[in-house]
Amino acid sequence: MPELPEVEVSRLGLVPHLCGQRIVGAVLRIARLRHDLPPGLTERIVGLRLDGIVRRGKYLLFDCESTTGGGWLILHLGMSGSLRLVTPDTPIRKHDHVDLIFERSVMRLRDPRRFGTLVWHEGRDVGAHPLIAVLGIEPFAPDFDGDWLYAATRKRRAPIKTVLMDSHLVVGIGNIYASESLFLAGVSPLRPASMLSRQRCRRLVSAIQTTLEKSIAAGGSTVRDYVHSDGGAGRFQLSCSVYGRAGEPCPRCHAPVRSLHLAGRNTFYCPACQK
DNA sequence: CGTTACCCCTGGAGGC
DNA sequence: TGCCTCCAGGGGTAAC
Repeated sequence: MPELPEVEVSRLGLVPHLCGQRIVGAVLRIARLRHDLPPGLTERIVGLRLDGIVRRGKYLLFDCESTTGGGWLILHLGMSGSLRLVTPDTPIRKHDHVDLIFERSVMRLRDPRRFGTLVWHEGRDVGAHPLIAVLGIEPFAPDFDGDWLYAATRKRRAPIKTVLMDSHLVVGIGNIYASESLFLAGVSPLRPASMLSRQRCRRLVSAIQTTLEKSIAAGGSTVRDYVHSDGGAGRFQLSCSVYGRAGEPCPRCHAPVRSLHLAGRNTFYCPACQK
């Protein structure tokens, strides 16, 4: 379900409701998601105050007094994870795996496919955690511009779409936004990354940032609903140009949108507009 | 080193 | 109605 915008929208929805509160309990209903849930996690985090929530790529990092003897909860929603704010008497549904109980709120993690992650990092430097240390540049980082992408792709012969989705290079661009950004930039997903000109790299970075910003803004307008509902509101794919639209007319030139598989992932593009 | 196939897991959609 | 196959917004690993 979540790409960077959904994760960011979740973060924006959680921050005003949770930050500043102390953790008073936790319920772990299964032993592991992608990784083992930390043994003894509840005992470790009870009493700690949530000082902030940071997004890094598609990870949410919960700052639990990390600068004064605490640490970080590292959360990834995988393909099917979602977070909701509930009350203590909200019925548990299937796949509701974890509750983090705060003084005045309960944050509930649901993840049917269990590709998500919840681990603990002791101490202040969460960037040193192996899951975080390997991550690439943030798409909104000041350094992430056309020149950066150009330099980073000179030896990459794989299709640009596959390269954009490599989180060791740049984080947060999932399968939907890769297709959407390439469409906006007029770049074929099949083009070998090393064959992009500097000019095209500039256009592509702008398109990535525009696409992500727009979708965060779209979700952001319904932040409260997003985190308080089943996650149905504020979903970006309502306004996709090409993703999921194989056979439909391209919104720019009306040629049929085509789909193909790249590195095992469904890819949508307009053969007429994207070169 | 870069790249791809495959795997983790459940549920929904569509064919028969 | 039921059973089957395929597909899904992520990412790690093994193997080429």
